Amino acid sequence: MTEFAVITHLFVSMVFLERNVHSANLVNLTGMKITVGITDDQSLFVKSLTLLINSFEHFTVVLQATNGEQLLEELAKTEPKPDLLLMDVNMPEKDGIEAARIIRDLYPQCKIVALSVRDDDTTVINMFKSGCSAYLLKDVNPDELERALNEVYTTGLYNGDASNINYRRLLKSVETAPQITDREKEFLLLAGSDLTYKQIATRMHLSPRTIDGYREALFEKLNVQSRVGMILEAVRRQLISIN
Amino acid sequence: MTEFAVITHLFVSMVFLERNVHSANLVNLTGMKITVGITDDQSLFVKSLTLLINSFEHFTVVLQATNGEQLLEELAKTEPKPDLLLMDVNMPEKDGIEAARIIRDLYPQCKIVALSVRDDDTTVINMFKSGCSAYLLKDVNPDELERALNEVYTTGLYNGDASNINYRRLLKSVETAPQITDREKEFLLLAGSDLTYKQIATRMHLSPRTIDGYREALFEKLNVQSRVGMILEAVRRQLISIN
DNA sequence: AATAAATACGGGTTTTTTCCCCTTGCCTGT
DNA sequence: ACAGGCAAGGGGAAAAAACCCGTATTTATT
Repeated sequence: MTEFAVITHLFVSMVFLERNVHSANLVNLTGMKITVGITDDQSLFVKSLTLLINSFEHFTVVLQATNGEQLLEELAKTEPKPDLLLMDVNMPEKDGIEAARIIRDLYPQCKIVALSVRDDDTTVINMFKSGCSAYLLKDVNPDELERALNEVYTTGLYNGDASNINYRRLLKSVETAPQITDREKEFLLLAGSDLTYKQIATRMHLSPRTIDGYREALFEKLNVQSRVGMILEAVRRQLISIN
Repeated sequence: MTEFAVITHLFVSMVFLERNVHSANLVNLTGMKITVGITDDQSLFVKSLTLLINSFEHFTVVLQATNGEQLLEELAKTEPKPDLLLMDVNMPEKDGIEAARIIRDLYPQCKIVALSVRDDDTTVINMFKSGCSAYLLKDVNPDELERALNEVYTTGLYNGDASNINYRRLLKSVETAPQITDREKEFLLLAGSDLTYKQIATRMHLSPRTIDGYREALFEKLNVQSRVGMILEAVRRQLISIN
């Protein structure tokens, strides 16, 4: 999916939002339940959410996993494939973004609904780029979750409302957000530890001056003035994680 | 609760663990359900966990909240008080540790079961100090959760098993863990932002030298060599949070 | 073919951090 | 009453981080 397609997608989303178009419930005409897979690193959440979704009129949970890797394994042996995949963004082993990308290519019939604690612009963008159809925050109420699942199944898209993701702000940040490169992420990973830049240079087989270049670029891109600020901002944007 | 009492508590826990004593199910002799309150910052988790716990034979959820402040409000108007309170440790407004302390004093009849993503020694210790009766990780399976709730209700204590908190390691860390003072935490809060020590000194109305003293003390206590390391370790130990 | 962006490197300067060494007073628990 | 922890302050020096000035090559996009 290109950058342009994402923006288009979001524009379409906004139009839906503004016209207040709510598709009629086309589900359950056949009496068949819509099948759902759940992936989250907290197994207790997976299991309790399963009960909640099974309590929805048209839905049944057919797959559970606690990380991206496991999700792909389960997905391979699940037949037929689930209609919807509800997945957490930050998981160990294989995170939501990677997993979504693979699923989009392998099983395009499965619509992906991202579920996250964090209303972080770049993460949302990355999830949409990786092929997810909706992005919900974990503080949605069950009613809205059900509405979202319904709408993603019928229209292939869901926008949330004022209480959820702010697509307008998002769209703005897509245009202005600078990209962080792979090499910069490698650097960030090492910068987010108890090492000096000189030590980082050695580990990356680079000169200290090159490292300083990355630092400078990232200060600019993340809009910070110190290494501590850089690391904290990187953690907030899910570029790295503490551990 | 004194440090000694905590250690004693943990010792008792370990003895229970080692003897593999499982109390007979004394619950439900009267046919009454055990009442449970749930607090977690993710409302979706609260609502789905409610379904799970209501599906347990002897339990019924009578209170829901999404932060410590709200929990206390709800608790004030709930009558009779819930037998058990399942609560997250890290929440906005009022975190699990503060909330637990207040509840222990105001409503000692409510047994507190802490629920957290993080197996962090000092946090576990602090929760026990604040009066919680059990500490479960969020990756417990429903069976173990039910067993834990039963055991806390009947014996006032639960230890988890190998898959959960490692009490042996915990006990060791209680003995060796240095205490971080309030003033040091204040400093950490500011150090965990895009400020220089000089700026922090101004904000805390202290001389830069004094700030340097805090820095030095914390490097020692947290066993790190740099400001970045200090902040990351502080985040890991839940002394501060990124935001 | 040209522009842009990512990658890599160099020298020099200033500011900040880190690391030693130190004193004083105040409060709390034993 | 006194030990120990805490708050507050300090000098001097070395190391690291941050901020300037640049250059060159490759790769992708237009």
